[in-house]
Amino acid sequence: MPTIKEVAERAGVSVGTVSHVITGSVPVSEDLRVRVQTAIRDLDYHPNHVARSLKTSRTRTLGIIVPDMTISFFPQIIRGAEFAARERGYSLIAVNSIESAERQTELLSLLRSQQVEGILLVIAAGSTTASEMMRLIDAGVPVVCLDRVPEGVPVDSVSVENVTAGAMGTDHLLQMGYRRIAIVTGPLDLKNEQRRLEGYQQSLRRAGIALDDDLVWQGNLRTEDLESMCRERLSDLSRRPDAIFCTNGPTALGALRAVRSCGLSTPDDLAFLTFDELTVDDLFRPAITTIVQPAYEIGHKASELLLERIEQGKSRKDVQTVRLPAKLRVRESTRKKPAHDAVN
Amino acid sequence: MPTIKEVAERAGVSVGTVSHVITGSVPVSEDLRVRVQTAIRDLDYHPNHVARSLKTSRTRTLGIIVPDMTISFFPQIIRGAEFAARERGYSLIAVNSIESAERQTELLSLLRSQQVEGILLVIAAGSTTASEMMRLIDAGVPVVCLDRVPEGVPVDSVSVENVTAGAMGTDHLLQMGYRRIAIVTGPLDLKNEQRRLEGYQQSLRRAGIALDDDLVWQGNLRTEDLESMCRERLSDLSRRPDAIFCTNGPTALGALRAVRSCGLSTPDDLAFLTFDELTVDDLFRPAITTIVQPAYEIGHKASELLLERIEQGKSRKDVQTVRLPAKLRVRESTRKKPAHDAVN
DNA sequence: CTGTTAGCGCCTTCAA
DNA sequence: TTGAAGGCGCTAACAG
Repeated sequence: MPTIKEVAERAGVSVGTVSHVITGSVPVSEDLRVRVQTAIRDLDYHPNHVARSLKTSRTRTLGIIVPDMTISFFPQIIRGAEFAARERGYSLIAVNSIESAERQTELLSLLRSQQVEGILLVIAAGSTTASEMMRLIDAGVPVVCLDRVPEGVPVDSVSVENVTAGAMGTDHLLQMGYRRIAIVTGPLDLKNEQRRLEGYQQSLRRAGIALDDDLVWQGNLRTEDLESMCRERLSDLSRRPDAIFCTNGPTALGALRAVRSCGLSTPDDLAFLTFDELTVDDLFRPAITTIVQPAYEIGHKASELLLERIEQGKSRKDVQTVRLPAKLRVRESTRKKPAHDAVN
Repeated sequence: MPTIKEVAERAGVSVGTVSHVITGSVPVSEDLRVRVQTAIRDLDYHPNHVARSLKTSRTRTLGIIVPDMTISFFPQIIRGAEFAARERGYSLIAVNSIESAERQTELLSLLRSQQVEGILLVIAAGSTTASEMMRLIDAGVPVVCLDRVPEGVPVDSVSVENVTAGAMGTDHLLQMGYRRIAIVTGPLDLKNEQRRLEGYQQSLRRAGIALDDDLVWQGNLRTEDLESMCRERLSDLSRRPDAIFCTNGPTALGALRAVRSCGLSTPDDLAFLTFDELTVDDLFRPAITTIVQPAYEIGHKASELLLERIEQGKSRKDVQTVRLPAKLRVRESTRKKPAHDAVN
């Protein structure tokens, strides 16, 4: 790889002049500029960002940690974040924590070592993040949490309006005539899951329906576990719900498999509603009514927030909390409950 | 951020000693090592990779460019590549070219500026890559192409066994009793698509079936375009195929929509087979028989190849070409053709 | 407008 | 086993 010095020699100027034409910070005469640019092209010269960063102590790089980019929600977030970063001349390093707290700690350290100027973080499910996050913040590393927001840490965050979305889903089911609505959640130490459950409860309360603990099926994020749990629950005929509301994708897949392996189908035997799309396209059956999160926008907005923090320096002390609305995409799985069934 | 100097001061040793305990390259007495490590922890010190890289001219970082990480095939590749890199102490920067040649050029330049030690590249569909790739290779940047392999460039590559996979799919359709098999492809300047078509042709030839140009439906990667093309083709009753074989996911989605909007269904009216999974789970209908590419393995293997190149220096001059086998996942959309239909 | 030069933080001889 | 010092490639004063 050629260096700035070689470019300078070839163009017959000093390194300073080359630097000036590259950064554009200082005016350079037409003549020299052309010579420098020619030399750059001839040599296929690419400025060494590493050296530049060392000098300027600016990398113009952000990091983003997601649990698992093979879950379609996250790539969308990353794309949004990448785009926003790019708009401001930053690049983005994306890494997977595979839902592991240790890995997340490593990655945080790695990103800091790489001198990223800020970090977008979707915290791993099992991680006790509070103290770690405080260390980050105390160290002055700009951080924005996405999707999952940690408890009791004064950090910027962007996520969906979970309570509203939870209520929206439940309202929809009620409106379609369902009354015994089971909610299948992931681990409730994830605040998101809690909030969605809250929305569900609010909606039922508003409708004057008694909350039934028997209809809150708490699980985890492992599809297989959820399937067996739901199968067990569903096999108890007397207590079977008439609708199932899942608070996330992996959970929903488990629940839906359970529904099928119990010989049931949706919407004939029960209605089905979930957060997050389960298929790439709605031509597949059963077509599942879904609460769609604005994933791209979440990433984009988070990136913007982070860049604001970075460029405004440590001046802003207030914590920003952005909540974006979800959308309900109605499909067959929640069609109106037939009247004669409603008598049950 | 504390520097190595501050650590040295706090530990009461010289920076050299601190460096020695960090890198482990030179033995340090128990006593001093402990003092240094304590200081590192107290200060929450993270070695500055930027400075280290400048000195050692090694970043232990790879770059990967994919067209679009929201297409589920690519995150799997990235995960595989990331894992292999991590196994050898490297990290991975993943970026999207959004199928744009210009963007790809920018990203290549960006990655080089960031001093990645090697690049994994899934070339963008429209890009005239040859000369650009040659420049890269001439510059001594280790490169491995994944999935899509450029023509006439001596570069390592890892992809699926396209011809075999194409033949495998066609064989399966033949075996299930289908004879008028249309193949729906993306742009044929993508070698992958060509090869899959080749496999299809081989299979038909082996079966003694005449090739029919009318059954080769060349399209692009835009689902909408494919839908209208297929709709038009399907509406000509007399020439309607009894099976459709799609060579990639976006194409398949278009074709499948067309099938439906023509009032047809699979497998009742025609069989349907495609490269790449269309749904997250096979509980959705129609359940589509799929040729599944070993995406994770492709990424993993490519990463290994690249690291080999990097660590063996420029010594190895041979071009490595790895082809991994695809798997056929049989589902309903290609069930055996009823005998009375076969008379047609 | 152009050239010269001092570091950025770290690693690596080299000498002690 | 430890410390001192040079320099990686670049930018940003500063001097001319």
